[in-house]
Amino acid sequence: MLKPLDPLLHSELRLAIVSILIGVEEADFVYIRTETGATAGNLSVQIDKLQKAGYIEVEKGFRGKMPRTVCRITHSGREAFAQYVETLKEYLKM
Amino acid sequence: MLKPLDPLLHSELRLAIVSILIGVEEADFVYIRTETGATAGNLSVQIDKLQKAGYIEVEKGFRGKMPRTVCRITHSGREAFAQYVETLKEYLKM
DNA sequence: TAAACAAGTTTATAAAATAAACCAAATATT
DNA sequence: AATATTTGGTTTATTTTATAAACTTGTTTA
Repeated sequence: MLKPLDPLLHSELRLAIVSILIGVEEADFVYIRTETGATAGNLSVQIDKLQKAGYIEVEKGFRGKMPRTVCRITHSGREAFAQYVETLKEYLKM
Repeated sequence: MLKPLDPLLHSELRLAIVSILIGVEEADFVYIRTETGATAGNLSVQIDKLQKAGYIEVEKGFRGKMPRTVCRITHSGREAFAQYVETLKEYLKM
């Protein structure tokens, strides 16, 4: 019997966000937006969900005078991602 | 920029169905149901979607006197699955 | 100084997933 | 022999989720 997939990660945009953050020290809203091609609204919502789940850390500050939202993956997020990949491998027969 | 994931396959239950069918000649409704743990209603709906997309073939007949729904993956379904796996690998950094 | 732009957030809408209710036929129960 | 239960589903309703549209706040630029 296949294990359930973490619903928080099994979402195209949220998975893309985490996937980006896994590879870098940190990334800001604008960068993630251009990398994913998401609308600002959708991205804002999904970042919120990941943060509330404790998968990412979000720091809202300013770069000069413009607002800047920086995201980082957390330890818990990294673990959840690793677990998600393991589970998914069974679905993908890998 | 990450490619979009086939929304038909990027669904836990539909992915599970296709994953099962990839490995076997054919499988019936009851088997898929016990393997996935899905409710009959949900399974019925998702099988329908996969069939309408041409990813699977569905044959409704009888085994003895009881109805029996047999599913098989199609060539197109196999291709879509392979493509989905390739795309997903980029998200999973593999 | 008003128009356009940047970086988001909030709210509304569309689409999905899921569950609940239902159906028809078969088998088991009293 | 009637009735209850189970099997194998489908249909419809509800909930959840994803997405987009509209709005906000402050900033440049014309």
